[in-house]
Amino acid sequence: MQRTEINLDETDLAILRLLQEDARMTNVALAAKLKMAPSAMLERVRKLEEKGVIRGYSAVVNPLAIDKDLLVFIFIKTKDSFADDKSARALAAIPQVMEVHHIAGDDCYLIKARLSGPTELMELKRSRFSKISNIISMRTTIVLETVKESSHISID
Amino acid sequence: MQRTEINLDETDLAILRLLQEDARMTNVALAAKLKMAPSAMLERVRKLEEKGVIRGYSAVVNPLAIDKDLLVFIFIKTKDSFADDKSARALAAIPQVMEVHHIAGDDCYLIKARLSGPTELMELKRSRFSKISNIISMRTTIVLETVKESSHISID
DNA sequence: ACAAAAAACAGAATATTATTCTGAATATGC
DNA sequence: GCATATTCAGAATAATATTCTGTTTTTTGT
Repeated sequence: MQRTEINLDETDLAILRLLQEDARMTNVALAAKLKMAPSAMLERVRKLEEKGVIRGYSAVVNPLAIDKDLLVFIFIKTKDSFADDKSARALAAIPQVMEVHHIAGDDCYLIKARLSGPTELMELKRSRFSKISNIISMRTTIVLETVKESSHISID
Repeated sequence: MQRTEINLDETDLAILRLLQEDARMTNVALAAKLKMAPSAMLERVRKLEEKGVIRGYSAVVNPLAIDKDLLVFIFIKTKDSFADDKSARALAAIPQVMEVHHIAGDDCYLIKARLSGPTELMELKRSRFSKISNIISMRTTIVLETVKESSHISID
């Protein structure tokens, strides 16, 4: 199966940069910035969406405003190397879990979760993590302060 | 200094949920979903922005489409416990660095970076990290596969 | 290099949406 | 309970999104 060819030019990259900065920028504003007609811009943006270059658009919410004070990273060592897809999916299904990465090293996962506080963390461990069978060990790291947190990818 | 009171009702939370899902949803669609007039909705969204509950809006870009294949987490141990704000800011200033967290443990930072490949990682280490004086040790963890990666905060 | 095909684009027309304003309804403070 | 502030809806208008058409530019095959 041949994936649809993705070839982005400078204009596309500029669009991505601008929409990463402000996804709610109007199409005309976007077109004006790049000196194009709105109709042409719309066509490009749609293609970027169709090709899956743009996955979606998201509001960035201040976690403190909704009482999600606690950010944690959890390292999980598992028994099986590849047969643990179920575990990974089980972790990914937890709403408070924002990221699940399979990392290099002996069958490790790194997960990032945002919670209201230590109580919710303990509840989560009891109700969800305990059900995953092939976990060998788990190390929880608590974030004291976030200096930078951006979902923007640097686009050269 | 007293921070402006933030009190969000169920409607606000619903708005946040919807805008996290699709930040480019039109104001009328948003209003329709929550059975409100567009003008009232606009007023609420603006207040959420003013109060800093909504930090902004961002397009979610597929990293593979722009040749950012390598995701890494780097643990950094530093000498000083608090005097290393400069280091943290130096790290945060690197475009490829998406997150910088001060984590619990002996003066540790956890940073997340997205890069084109191992070559860029080495270049970064040589050109940027080497200039930070109070680094004691550094451990780089490479992500093999990302099962879940979302910037959405679960809103109860 | 050349013609054919495809893609990208601009301009105009129309549909839809954003925004503002005003007054009513609702909640809040004292 | 009254005054004040907040939230909201409806209507009018400004701005934007979207579609369509034809042109220009780029790509492709030979």
